[in-house]
Amino acid sequence: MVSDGIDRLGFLIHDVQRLMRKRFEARASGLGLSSAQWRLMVRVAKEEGITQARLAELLEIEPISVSRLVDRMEEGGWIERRSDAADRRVRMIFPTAKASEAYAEVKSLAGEVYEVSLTGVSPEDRRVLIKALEVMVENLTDAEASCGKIKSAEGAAA
Amino acid sequence: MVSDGIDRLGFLIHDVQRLMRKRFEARASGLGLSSAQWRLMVRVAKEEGITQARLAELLEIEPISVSRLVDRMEEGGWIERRSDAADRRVRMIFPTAKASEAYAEVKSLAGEVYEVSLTGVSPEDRRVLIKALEVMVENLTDAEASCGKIKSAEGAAA
DNA sequence: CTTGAATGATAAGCACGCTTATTATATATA
DNA sequence: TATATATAATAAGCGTGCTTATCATTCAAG
Repeated sequence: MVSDGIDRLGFLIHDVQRLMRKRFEARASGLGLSSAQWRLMVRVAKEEGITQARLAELLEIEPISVSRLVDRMEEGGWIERRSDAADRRVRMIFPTAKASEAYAEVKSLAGEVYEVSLTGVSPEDRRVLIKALEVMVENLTDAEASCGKIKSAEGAAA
Repeated sequence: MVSDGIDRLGFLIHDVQRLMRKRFEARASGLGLSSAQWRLMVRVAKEEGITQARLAELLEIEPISVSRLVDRMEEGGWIERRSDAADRRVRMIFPTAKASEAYAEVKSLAGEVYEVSLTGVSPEDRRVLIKALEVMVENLTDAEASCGKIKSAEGAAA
């Protein structure tokens, strides 16, 4: 019970997430891009003109958080807000040329962080790790839904 | 390269951490204890009278972050600051009776979150998961050390 | 058409991390 | 002893998440 390490699962996940973010940001700091901004940029690259509300759904953060993240990314010259002629409430988000140019570089940078962190983990164990993490996301998403606010239930098609 | 899921490792870790923290805090909110506060409380329970500087080392956060976390935990009645007669710079941290009473309950609450998240993951795969996470923490800690500030290099004996 | 609910975005203020800088105290050295 | 450095804690201000509340706009009902 104590020796199996499960009781440290939360601490381990927390530490890995913190260290990966830290390392990513140390490498990407030259570009001025945080990991939160990178996550958003990936979505915008996949779907140019996406709305902030949709980004909030996909990133599973609150619309207000998207709003402020987009503020800083607009200031940083990564994305551009455009109004939607059909619905004047909506702001559509587009990547700038700067973002498109940096995309491949940042992606490979993220890949490097993954490789460093997985050094010494066999391909077999990597598959188990990824699968376990996927199951955990599902379990925790279900648990959340069954205990209150039943959200859209979709939007998890990363 | 795309199908192995490694390229989503960062997103997965991020999501799992976020969902676990969210779920834990939903359960612990009745107590008014956040996950950051819980992490600190575990350390204080293990070593009563621990200094803030030592907490910063163990939690791997900055001393100023400990200072403000401790501020809020003192307000919440979880811990108590006492001066060290031998070194007047130092504030020693002690759990309150309230903290000691809640400890077992919160610990089992954390355990529940782990069980929910690991539903459907075999004991074998759980071991692989934990081991992989431990290796990742090591790899990322080494990487950090070899790329700049070589910290104390110990203090990771959770 | 008009009222009312839902939706997209934002504001205000908080928690918890950070960097950088300051204060008080302790310790090492000239 | 006097000065310099190191250490413990804190302050100020920022990034990224949150909750709760507000504004503008759209859509649905009457």
